[in-house]
Amino acid sequence: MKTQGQHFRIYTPASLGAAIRHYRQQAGLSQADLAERTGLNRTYLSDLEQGHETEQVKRILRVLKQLGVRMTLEEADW
Amino acid sequence: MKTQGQHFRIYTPASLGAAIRHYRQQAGLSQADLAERTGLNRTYLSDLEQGHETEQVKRILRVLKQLGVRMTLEEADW
DNA sequence: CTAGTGTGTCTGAATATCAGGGCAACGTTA
DNA sequence: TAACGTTGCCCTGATATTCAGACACACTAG
Repeated sequence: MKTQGQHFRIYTPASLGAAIRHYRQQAGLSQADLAERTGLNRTYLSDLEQGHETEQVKRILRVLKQLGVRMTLEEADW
Repeated sequence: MKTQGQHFRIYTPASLGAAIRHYRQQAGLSQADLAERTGLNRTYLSDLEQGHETEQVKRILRVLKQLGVRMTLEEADW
């Protein structure tokens, strides 16, 4: 029944964070909920959603950009 | 003139690495070339392509999986 | 054979990151 | 008002990661 969810193009840590926040809220989860489900720290998720500039993400995105590749996030509906 | 390149679904650090390697080779670049262009260390790229299990990438993929979101890489042809 | 290229891997030092605990601010609800 | 849920943010110690530089191996070209 294809809700045909939107998709996000990821260019920066900030857009990655915004997308994650979107999907988390869409799932009706709090940061604490998601932290528990993933075994991660809530502070980490907070930072992640805010696009807290992490070197690793920036590095990977830099590589992809250099290669002319774009990253996309979309609902999986496996 | 759509070369209609293939796309990659990223589930693990290994699949991310494989995709990056694919695009790098397609671009006709050596690891050293890409390292120079991105300002990164060649060793890092080597590890990245091999899917060297990095906690950070795994964490992010874990979050996305938990949210039912999939990551895709594809040629940008901006 | 020799030189050059591409890649994997090792080391140690320098950085970056994460978890855990806590607190403040805000909005909502009773 | 008080209680609660949610989120941003700070701190600290423990970990994970990245870098530089070097070396070995495989492969190819000359």
